[in-house]
Amino acid sequence: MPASIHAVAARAGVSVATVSRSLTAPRTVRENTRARVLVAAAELGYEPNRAARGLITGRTGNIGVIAPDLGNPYFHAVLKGAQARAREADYAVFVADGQEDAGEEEALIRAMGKQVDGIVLCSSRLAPDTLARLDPTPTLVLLNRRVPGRPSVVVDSAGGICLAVRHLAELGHVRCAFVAGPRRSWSNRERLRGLRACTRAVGAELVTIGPVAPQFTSGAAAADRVLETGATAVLAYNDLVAVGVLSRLAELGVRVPDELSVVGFDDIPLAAMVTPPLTTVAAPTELAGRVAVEALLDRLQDGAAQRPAAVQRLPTTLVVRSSTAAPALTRTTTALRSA
Amino acid sequence: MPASIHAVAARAGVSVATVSRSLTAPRTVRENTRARVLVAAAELGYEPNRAARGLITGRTGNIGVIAPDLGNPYFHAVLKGAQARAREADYAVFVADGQEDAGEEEALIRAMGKQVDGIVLCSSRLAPDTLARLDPTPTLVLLNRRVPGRPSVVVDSAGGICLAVRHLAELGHVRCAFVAGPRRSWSNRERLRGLRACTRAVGAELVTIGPVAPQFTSGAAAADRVLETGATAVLAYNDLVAVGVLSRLAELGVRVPDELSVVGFDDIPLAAMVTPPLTTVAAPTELAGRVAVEALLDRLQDGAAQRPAAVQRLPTTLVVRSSTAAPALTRTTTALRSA
DNA sequence: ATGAAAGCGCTAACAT
DNA sequence: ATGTTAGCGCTTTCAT
Repeated sequence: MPASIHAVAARAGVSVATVSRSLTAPRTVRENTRARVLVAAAELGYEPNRAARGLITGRTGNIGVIAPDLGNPYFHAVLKGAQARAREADYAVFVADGQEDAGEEEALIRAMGKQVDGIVLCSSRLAPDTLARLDPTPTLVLLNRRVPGRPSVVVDSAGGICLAVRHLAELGHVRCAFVAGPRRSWSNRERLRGLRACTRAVGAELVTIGPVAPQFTSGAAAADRVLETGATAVLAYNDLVAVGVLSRLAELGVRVPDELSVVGFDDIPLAAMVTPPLTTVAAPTELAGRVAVEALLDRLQDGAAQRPAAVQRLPTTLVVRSSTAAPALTRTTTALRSA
Repeated sequence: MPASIHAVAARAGVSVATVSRSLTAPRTVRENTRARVLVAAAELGYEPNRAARGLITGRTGNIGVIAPDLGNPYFHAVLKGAQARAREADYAVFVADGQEDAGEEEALIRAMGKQVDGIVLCSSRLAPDTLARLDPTPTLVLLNRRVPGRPSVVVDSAGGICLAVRHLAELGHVRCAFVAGPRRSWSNRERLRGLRACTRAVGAELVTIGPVAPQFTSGAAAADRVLETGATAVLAYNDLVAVGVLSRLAELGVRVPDELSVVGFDDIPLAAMVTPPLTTVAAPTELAGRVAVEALLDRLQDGAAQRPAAVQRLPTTLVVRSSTAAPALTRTTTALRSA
């Protein structure tokens, strides 16, 4: 039986109201009495009952994180960052798995909504208008998604992929393939946009394949089609797809990077574990989780509803490992011959 | 402003008590009135306020899952399974990250304890006696850990690794290396135990290396030492370590499985993504998460405290992929020569 | 600056 | 079978 506010009040020789104030509005109580209260609370190991507090304040002290698939490694770092930031602010974190399904996701938001003050919605599968007309409570922060009127934090996909294209161009690649992600994915559209602009700028050719599901198996299946394009380098929607490509290429005996350069996106831990280690665009994933929670916390302040919903764009960097190199001479020769 | 129980009562023309009973103890109310209440509730979109309910019942409707490291892939499937089962029972799931630190883990249990009815503690880093003397509330279920008096669910490590040893023996390996995990890990001790018994049974030699941290980099670092042992096959504490070994071997130009067979443990998704795909002992990870929550739910029933704390052992299977094969002729020749 | 008292929304005795 | 009522532990007026 944990100590209640009454026990603390009795021990400190004050009323319960004073105890409450000492904890939630320190300035409204005399330094001296507050100290007495704090001592009593500490001695009793008192912790305010959150349910009781929430009943009055209407706040739960919880936030939720919803991902389309808890099995996706991209999400793990996000969760880690979110969890860390939430804990600093003394918030607890609920997680749930939308199972890649818009209906389930919406149900989850409703169910979870009762028990949290706000939700970080990662790579939502919801349609824009559904997203736009969801209840104002709980407060929503979108990750890697932009919807008018909703605060969100996104990773600079277009800029990141441009870094990769320039890297490839410098190595001498003039024909690149892109294995596209889900058509309805905001991130995918951004990457494609960056890709088009940047390949044009460096004078390289771009051929796209897909869309495919953002998974290992999709990458493996796409590899053959990549080969058919005659591209000397391939960029994948994300690392999972890139690793799938890598795996299939190994099976086919196509050497990476000698015969084909491969670039991923995200820089999940897996990227460094495969052979050859993957060159990839690093998204600050854990930071993204932190920033999203930060934005949520900010949004939870009184009067935040007036302020416009901000969009925060996080920078990406290129991590060059061993899956990219200059195009093979044989390919170059072929190209010259056909010219 | 969501509808309260009073609104529902008014609309259905009954008292709040009847509404409460209709929802929590259907049999105690007449079929007819209950139907009226349910209709009224539905029309108002009424959902009981959990905080208010919890204030009385002393239950939160939440459960917690604590892992040593949210970044460890093993844990993701566990979380997924746990989350799914919890949702079925209308429980919400809190997650937290112990940061591989016993002190942090204990603090987390205390902090989280106030807001959940029970906690699934995954691969706890806590000392046995700390674990044994923790408060009875919240209810704890241990995953991959056994402590007297605490319910737990474990994976059959010893049996699983024995499957792997037999597989290796059948291929003709007579000298195997084991890259051991953390000395204080219960799973590691189990694997070692199974390994000793089983290598003896099949007449193979065993040389152990480590202990090492259960991570990719540790595996990479251990690879050189594995080579020195002259073993023709290596079993790793888990897949992460095995993949590290694989990576370093590729760097060294040692061909797998031709020159060295490699076996992992867990069968995380990564195992199927590397080249060559990893032969590994598959632990039913997602199931483990489900079963742990199941056990927790069971433990939460009234009167469960009387029943003895059960230990559930989940079976493991061997997944043969392409990282194992018969020892190379050259090695065999060497062995014969020295005989 | 502090205390008394009124609830927040709900469940569980206790009545009827 | 249903209604009345007393809190659960806390915050927040409103007094003092």
